[in-house]
Amino acid sequence: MPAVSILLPLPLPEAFDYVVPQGMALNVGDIVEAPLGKQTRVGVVWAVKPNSDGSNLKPVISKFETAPLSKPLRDFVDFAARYLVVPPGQILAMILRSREALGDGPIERLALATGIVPDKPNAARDRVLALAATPIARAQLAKDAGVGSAVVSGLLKSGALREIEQPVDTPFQLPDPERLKRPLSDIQSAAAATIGDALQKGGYTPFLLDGVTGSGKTEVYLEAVASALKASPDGQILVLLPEIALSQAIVARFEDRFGAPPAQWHYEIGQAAKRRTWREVSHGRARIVIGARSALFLPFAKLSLIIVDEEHDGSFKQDDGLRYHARDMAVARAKFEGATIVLGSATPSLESRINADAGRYQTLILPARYGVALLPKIDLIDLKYHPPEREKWISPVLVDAMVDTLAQKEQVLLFLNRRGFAPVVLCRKCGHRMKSPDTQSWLVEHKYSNRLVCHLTGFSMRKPDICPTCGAPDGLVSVGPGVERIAAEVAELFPEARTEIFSSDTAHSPTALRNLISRMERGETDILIGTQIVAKGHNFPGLTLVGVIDADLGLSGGDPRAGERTYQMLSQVAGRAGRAERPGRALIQTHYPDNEALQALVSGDRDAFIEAESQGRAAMGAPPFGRMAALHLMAQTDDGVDGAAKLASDALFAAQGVEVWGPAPPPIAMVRGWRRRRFIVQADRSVDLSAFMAAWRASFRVPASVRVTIDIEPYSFL
DNA sequence: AGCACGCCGACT
DNA sequence: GTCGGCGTGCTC
Repeated sequence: MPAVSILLPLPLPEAFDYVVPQGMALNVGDIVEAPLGKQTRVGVVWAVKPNSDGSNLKPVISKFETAPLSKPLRDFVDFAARYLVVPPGQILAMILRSREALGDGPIERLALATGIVPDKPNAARDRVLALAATPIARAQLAKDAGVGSAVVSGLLKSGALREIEQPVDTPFQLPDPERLKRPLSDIQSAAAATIGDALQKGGYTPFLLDGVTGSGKTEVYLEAVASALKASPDGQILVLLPEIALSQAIVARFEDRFGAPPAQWHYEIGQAAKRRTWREVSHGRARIVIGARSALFLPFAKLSLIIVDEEHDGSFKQDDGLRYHARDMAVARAKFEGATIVLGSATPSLESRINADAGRYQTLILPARYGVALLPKIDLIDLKYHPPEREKWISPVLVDAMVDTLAQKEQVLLFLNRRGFAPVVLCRKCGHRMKSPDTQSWLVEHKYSNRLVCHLTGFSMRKPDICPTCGAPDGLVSVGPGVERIAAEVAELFPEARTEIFSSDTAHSPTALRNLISRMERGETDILIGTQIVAKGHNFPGLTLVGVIDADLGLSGGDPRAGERTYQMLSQVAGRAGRAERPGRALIQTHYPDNEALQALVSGDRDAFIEAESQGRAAMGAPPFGRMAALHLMAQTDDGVDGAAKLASDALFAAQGVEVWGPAPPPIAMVRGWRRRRFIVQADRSVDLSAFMAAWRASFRVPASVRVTIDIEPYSFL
């Protein structure tokens, strides 16, 4: 009797073998049910072993009549498991997330006119039969025709209507590549045509689409998608976006362009919609899918094009559960699928740039269109020479600029990437700092709610009147600025100005966000004080001055991408100022005016920054010039985590081109009672770092109470 | 991931 | 004397 290896969506080390029961034909990729201990689980046939004995194995229970997982997808699962150093079943679990998509799914019964004329025709019956020319639900039919359900039942009985069964999950409308074409610029057309050629030829072809804001990247995406639709009658297209919440506008543009809404995949669409998308994708019937990073794991029947928009965006890196970078995984998947992939960004990541420079990606550049705002004039304010007053944060130079701008009836944006009033509350008598009980991170004071808040866990408490350590009354002082404190300072300086705070605290709901933005757009706000949420994509026509309160946040620490992130954030924020007809200005307060990222901002020379940043990282062997990985340990007690760290440390072995740092407690040393320790591993590009991490992980055993996770190419160093 | 087995504390 | 806590190990 033949046997099969079945991969189960569980963290098991390998696929398990089962015997194929008489009369069941199984192929690689088939989705089946198999017994595991006392339970039955859904799994996927990973290998067929026709010559195996199999008599000592349990039998497969059943086979689902759904589309099998394609070979490129199975290869991708094996690759991702090996690369991310997780059991393959954990990757499969990502793919089988929508279990209800398997099997037959819900069915609804519809009535349809058969053409048989009833014995006693009348007006009511005629109306019903006319409406039932196309299939329609019985209740709906009676309601629409304005008759009781008895009329419908009668017609069904007489044979004038018949019942048909249809899956509730209706197919997605087919997109029409010829609908609503818009004229493109020559450069846009050329870029789209280059991508179109690659699609026509087929095979893995990666592109980096480097286009500044306003250069019309989306039009190029749309034409590339149109090319993909035309190049292959069954090819599917995946569009990955970083923040789906911000992208309903993009979904609408796809619908306009192709006359059909694309399939969507993200956590907000709900179970039923997910089931429908999963099923339609697996049968190859959903042609265009727009989704967040996890859409990468959808079971496409034939994927011909992947677009990763805003490829530099950090939210593509998932940091809980399975740790993966959706952009990097998308490139890998495109390789296995033999698909074209377009990584698009106004500020491409250094990773992608280096890949492009090395010839691994083909670069397409979209320059700014005529009349579209360029970066405003940017100047630094050296806080050493122009310090604010004591307990104040806005330099006199910035205050003067604000006065001028407000006098012109124009708007000001002050940027500070810190929520709340003050980032630290400490006792001036004993030095005690108010810390979060879970994370030991500082509690941030929020004046409006008069509470101390942990920004990591959401823990909050009333601000105590006396110091909890020494009991000194009035000893607690607020140190450092948050947006609320800047707002207070602005209110003192400009009592007449209409001022608003834009942070996740004030834009807590979509409506609140919408209102805030439209007040700013209509010029009903004079001074907007915002955290990084202002950096994303809003255009305010009356905004001509951007002030950055503290450019130095995030310029230190062990994060190799800190400089790049700061540069990107500041250039995005600065880019909010000014339009073509009204030039804008950005003033950046800093203690480090010589910093290369800041200098590059001032000179407007993006390439100079890239060059300096590349050299710096190359010298350090940091990504993308070297490889990096982290090994995290978590336990409920200090002894537990330190003991595990010792075990891991003792098991370490020397390897050519590999350096290991640690164990050390990360900046957030405790999360909800879990003590954390971390090793950082740096390796030459030539090293198979995944293999090293897997070998290391296999060489020590820790108690089950300790959690060990491996992060390949970590992005977060908290 | 579930689920059972197993060895130590407070209950009818 | 049991019921049940969750630490450890196994599932083809």
